[in-house]
This record gives sequence, structure tokens and C-alpha cells, in this order.
Amino acid sequence: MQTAIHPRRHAAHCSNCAMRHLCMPEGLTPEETEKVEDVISATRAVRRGEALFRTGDPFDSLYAIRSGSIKSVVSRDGGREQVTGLYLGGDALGLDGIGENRHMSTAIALEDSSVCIVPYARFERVCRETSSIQRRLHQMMSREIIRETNQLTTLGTLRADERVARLLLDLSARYTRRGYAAAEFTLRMTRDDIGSYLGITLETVSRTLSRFQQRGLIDAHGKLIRIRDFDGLRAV
Amino acid sequence: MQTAIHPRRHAAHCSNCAMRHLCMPEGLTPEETEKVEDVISATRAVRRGEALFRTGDPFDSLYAIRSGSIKSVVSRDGGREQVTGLYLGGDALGLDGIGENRHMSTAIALEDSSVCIVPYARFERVCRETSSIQRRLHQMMSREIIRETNQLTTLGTLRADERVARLLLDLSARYTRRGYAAAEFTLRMTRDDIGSYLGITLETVSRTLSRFQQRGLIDAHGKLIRIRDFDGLRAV
DNA sequence: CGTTACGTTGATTCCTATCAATACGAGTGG
DNA sequence: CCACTCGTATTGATAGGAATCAACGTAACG
Repeated sequence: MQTAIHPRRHAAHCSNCAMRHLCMPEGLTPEETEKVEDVISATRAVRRGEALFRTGDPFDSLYAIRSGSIKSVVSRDGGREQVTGLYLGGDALGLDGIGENRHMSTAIALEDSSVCIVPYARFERVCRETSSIQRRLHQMMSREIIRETNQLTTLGTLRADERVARLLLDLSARYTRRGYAAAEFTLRMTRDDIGSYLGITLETVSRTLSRFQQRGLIDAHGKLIRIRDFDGLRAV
Repeated sequence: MQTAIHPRRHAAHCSNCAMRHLCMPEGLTPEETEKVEDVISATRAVRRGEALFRTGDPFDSLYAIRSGSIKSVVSRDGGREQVTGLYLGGDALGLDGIGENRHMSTAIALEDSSVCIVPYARFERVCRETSSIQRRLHQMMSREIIRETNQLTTLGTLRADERVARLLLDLSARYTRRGYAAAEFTLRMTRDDIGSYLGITLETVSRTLSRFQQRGLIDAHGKLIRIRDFDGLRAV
């Protein structure tokens, strides 16, 4: 697979990026956004199935998704792997690499995607100069912690159908904030990935979606999902 | 319950704190450690069962454990709650509060404990002045992300006995780094807490420990655990 | 248009939750 | 000092949910 890296002068800037309100510039002034922009060295295209980075790779950049979607996976002893995160446009990847100076997970594109490359050393320097940008980085890291805490409660307390319902509602909310329809979207992950993400098997995912459909909660045609009864899903 | 807060001049300093090599000063020079020290406004005693902070409390400080141990819990709809973290001496608490300016979990002492209070605004300022301290904060946050990712794989892929074994080995490793015996320690959590942390019921925890004992892997007398066969536990 | 990855559905097994009863143990007060 | 009590822990019986094993559709891609 071929990776296309575009130097910054060819890359779109934050100021005209569709994701700017969800991405690193969130809450920053235009001047501060420009400082963030100056850190971004390039964009990179990642094709479906390709890895943006892998466990053990030296860490030197964070990534922000411009378009597409990316899953993070960690391999466990014995080839088995677990999906630990699902990232959409505007989301930041690679925060887990800071602690050990190497990436602690593998990031794989779920569809052809594009990311901004944020060299970490330069970003840290900018954070020291501008407290609002510093605060924004800390906020992003903290929110990643909160996201994982949430996922822990999903895996720790919910039954299979509750987990699937929660995922659908979560995706709906996230797509809504990105300007897409709340009720209709395409699952980018396979049933296997979804099961791994939710701590259940792919068969259980499939059966659960079928049951939701029978009960009139959703329409599901393969990866295309239409939510027909939000309250019903919340009450699962 | 009465909370004792001691202003800094009465508090021990990092330089003579037993936890300094695991705590915030990890990897910092004595001069840098002193800058961290200057941020710490006070220490606080937290009695067994008492909350250091609760979900929804305004966030203004991080905490570092001087002695004792603390669990973090999040309440889910319907009064049910899940243990999401277990923190020992030197560990930092409260990182999940940065993102939303209020605490997103409740921290409850598992035994009489003592923490250093680290006012966040001041700490951020010091991070802007000293890059090594900045890097240390980022490292702590990143490691919290990694810790949760790990816990996600535990809840997502392991069977009950594997989860319990992993917890025992994890605690052993953490106590070892704190200078305690690797093979013998006291579980500070009840069976209920352990079950919640591991996503299983308290009965399963109890049964699993009994089975481990029958197989000669451990000695368990209530909360006191002695590991007799590390490799056996790893192979569960 | 065939090959391959992905998805659905069924039958069965097994692990863990649930329900229930009992034992233990630390702290309290008579 | 001992009885009492409440929170905690152990153990058993049973039920249920999800995993596993298996077969068959279905869709995507070269």
C-alpha cells in the first residue's frame, strides 16, 4: 500500500477545515488556531485497512482526523486483538504514545481517510507559549480518559443488547455533531470489530441487530443502519 | 467525618517522601522537584470510606497519594456503580476532571490515606515554565490512558479466572515497586469492589479465589493474599 | 462471474449470574 | 469479657445469556 504525505503548503488549513470546531482548534481564537496550524507539518492519506501507526513504533506525532474513520487495536498474547477505540473526523489519535515514547496501540483506517500530522515536540513548545493551547491539549487527553472510563462501564456492567444499543446511540450522537443525519449512518466496522469493541462475539452482534430490527428499533442492511426508535433503543 | 487539611509548611516535602520515585517527581532533577513541591498547597487526610472528591464537584486540583489506597467509581443510571480504578501510593488522581472542569468520577479511600493537593492552575503555569515538568504531566496522563486501555482488554477478552489472576499479578507488581513483598499483600477492596472492577460478581470472585487456593496457586485468608505460584497464575 | 470476506441463523454447551443459605469477623455496647 | 450485630465472605443449586460449533447466505472485488 502506498502512503501519500503532503507537505503543509499543499494541505488545507484549520481555518477552512470542516472539522475545526471539533478538532484541536475547538475553543481557540483565530490567532491561536493559526499557531496550532503552524505546528502541523503535513497531512497524510491512509487507505482502508492501512495502519497509521503500530504498537511499538517510535512516537513523535499526534494525529487529527480530517476525514474518514480509524480504529485503535491492541494485540493480546496469542494473536487475539481487541478494538479499544473508534475515532471519527476531528478526533485525535496517538495520545497513548506520549507516556512511553512509543505507540502503545495500532491505528487502522476503517475507510480511506486523511489525517493531519502534529509533531509532538513542536506542539509541546507551543503549549508552553500559549496557555489556551496548553489547556486544549490537556482537555483532549482528559476527554480520552473519560471516553475510556465510559467504555469500561459499558464492558463492566451492560448486557450484550445494551452494549450494542449504546454503541448505536453513541455513533448517532457523534455523527450528528459532525453534521450528518442522526438516524441513518454506515457502520464502518465489521461485525467482528464491533464485537471486539464491545467485548462480545460477532454472532451476538449479528443476532442483536436482527432482534432490534424485528422489534422495530432499527433498520439494518449490512453496515447501513437506520434508527427508527431512539427511546426504544435507550430503554433496551 | 472530619477532614484534616494541613498547610504545606506542616507537610512533608517531595524530597523526603517515600513515594517520590513513583510520584510526580519521577525523572525530575532535585531542582525541578522543588518547583513541583512549590505548587503543592497542602496535604489532606482521607479516612477509610470517605470521598476525596465526587462526580460533579468543581475541578481545581489534582491529587497524589502519599499513603494508603483509593478507588475511583462512577455511578451508572439506577444507583449501580462501577469501580474504574485502583490507586496506590504515588499514583495521581483527578486527571479526568481537567476536560470538563469538574470531576467525572468519585474517589473513595479504601483505607485511611493521605494525599498531596496539587492546585491545577498553578501546576499548569509551572508546566509552561519548565518543559521537563510539562513532559511529566503529559506522561502521567498518557499512562492513565494506557492503564485504562489495559483494563479494557481485561474486561473485553478475559474469562473470570483470568481477570482475577491478572489483578493479583498486577497488584503484586505494583506493591513490589513500592518496596513491599511481591508474594504477600492485603487486598484493600471488598469482594464486591473487586467484582465491580473486573466486571464480574462478588460470588465469582470468591469462588475463583477459593479455586486458586485449592489448586495451590495462592493462600487466601479473607483480604490477605499470598501468591504461591506466580507462573501458575500467569498460565491461568 | 467466481472467489473471498463478511453476515446471518441454528443447535448446543458452558460459564457466570442469580437466588439462597450459612459462616465469619471486626467493632460495639451491655 | 462475652453477646450481639452488621457488613463481608463462602458455598451450593439453578437458570440464563452468550460463546462455540456449524452451515448457509450475501455482497464486494478483482
